[in-house]
Amino acid sequence: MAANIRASIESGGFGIDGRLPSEERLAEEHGVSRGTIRAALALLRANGVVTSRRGTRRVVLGTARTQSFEELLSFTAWARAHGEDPGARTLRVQRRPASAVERERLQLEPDAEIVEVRRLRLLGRTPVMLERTIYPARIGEAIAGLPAESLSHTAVLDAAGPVFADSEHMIDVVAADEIDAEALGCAVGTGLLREMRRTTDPSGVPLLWSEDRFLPGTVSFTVHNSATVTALARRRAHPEV
Amino acid sequence: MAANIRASIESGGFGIDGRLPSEERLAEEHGVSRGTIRAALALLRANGVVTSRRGTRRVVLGTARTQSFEELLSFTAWARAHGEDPGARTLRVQRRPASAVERERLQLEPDAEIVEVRRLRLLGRTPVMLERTIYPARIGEAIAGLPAESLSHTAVLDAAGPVFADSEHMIDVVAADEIDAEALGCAVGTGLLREMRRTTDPSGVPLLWSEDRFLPGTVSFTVHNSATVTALARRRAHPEV
DNA sequence: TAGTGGTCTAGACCACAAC
DNA sequence: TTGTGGTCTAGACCACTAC
Repeated sequence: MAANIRASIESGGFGIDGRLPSEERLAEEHGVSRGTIRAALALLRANGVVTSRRGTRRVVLGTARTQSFEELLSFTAWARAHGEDPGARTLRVQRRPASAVERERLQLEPDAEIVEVRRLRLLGRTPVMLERTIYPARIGEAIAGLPAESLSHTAVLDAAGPVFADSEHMIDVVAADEIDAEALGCAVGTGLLREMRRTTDPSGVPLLWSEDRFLPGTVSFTVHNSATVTALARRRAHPEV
Repeated sequence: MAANIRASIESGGFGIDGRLPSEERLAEEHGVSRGTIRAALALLRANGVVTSRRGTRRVVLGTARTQSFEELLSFTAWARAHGEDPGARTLRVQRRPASAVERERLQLEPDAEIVEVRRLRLLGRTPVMLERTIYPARIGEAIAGLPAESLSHTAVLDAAGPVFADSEHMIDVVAADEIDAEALGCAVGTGLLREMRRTTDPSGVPLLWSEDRFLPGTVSFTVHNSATVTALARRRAHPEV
């Protein structure tokens, strides 16, 4: 099975900069066809783990630097996966008619309602990010009744039914407004790292739209890309590397 | 051929939110095997153009939002592709021994030399970004002799031989230092959007390491990702969307 | 139950890199 | 020239969705 092959290659001691065996050889060793090996290698290449080039063996670039889809959706899941202690303080939950901009972001009809949630996110006791999320009312209902200290809204939604399939992220810098400044404890005008994203289900219907504003120096994003394919990861920022 | 199939689907009038024909049907229509169709669809899925889910037809998510590898490497290529007028002013070109950090970034031996280039990048007459790039001396030599107004160093390198295969990007916010402030015409401490990247050749050898600092509001990065794969794009920032 | 995409097989030929 | 990954074929069975 392709997934097993993938794992065996990923943890297999080929080392960084090492050359992998040929596809034919891998197929023999694992008792599968070359097509199966190629499916596994395609995933490794997409995640920046190995190179590929006609005429030469594949080379190991490094271990997987990307994160699961779940980790990119959920601050809680991401923090836990990295040994951090995620926290959340709900500042606002509101059900109301969608504005024109919001309707566009969620592809809603003119009279549609949304649920808006504003939460301060922490690592340990340190404020890190202010999150503003809007859901179509139908989706957001599962969220509206949660206690203010509850952590992963993503997990709640996941259990409620919706299937998260694709996300589109936009990353830039924005000056902190008064709301940001008060919640995050920074000065108005401080440059914050902003990530906006729309997440859709398998048929392309938006499930949520979120704008996260991170204090400088708390988080960075990494992306691997090649001529054919790329991948995204979110990381804690380190002093300098 | 898979590439043709891809193009025909991409420009084929299935519309946004439209369902694609089944793989078998597409194979018939184009006179190829299902495997070929799947190869083409895999690329479209990787770039966020279509969804895929077992049991249901594929759905069109939108037109390609990603850019070519070239556009992600070259500010000049990117700006031109978007109808902008790219400019550059070289502030510094220096050949010197690599520091410890620089050796790590380029995976160099202890006594290695580098070429460092610092350039102000413009769109029209407006300063947008300060770029600090280091190359292994062997690579950087092609750059060192160029006139200060020359635009695309990437194009020069490309013509000189090296093959750019993979890039690893890191995106965060950093406070402008005195050099940034003077070059970009902003205050010291202004939050700048920072992109650092290492670009390697097909065998994993680093060809360059670059740190770009963008004025706020000038550029943003977008990434599409799904459970299996993601993609990166750089865009001019628009007032609000 | 019928239709769909996901996985897999066992071949074939080609384009390119390295020797 | 040899070995490699890239592309393609013509099947097969399975897991899942929608009816």
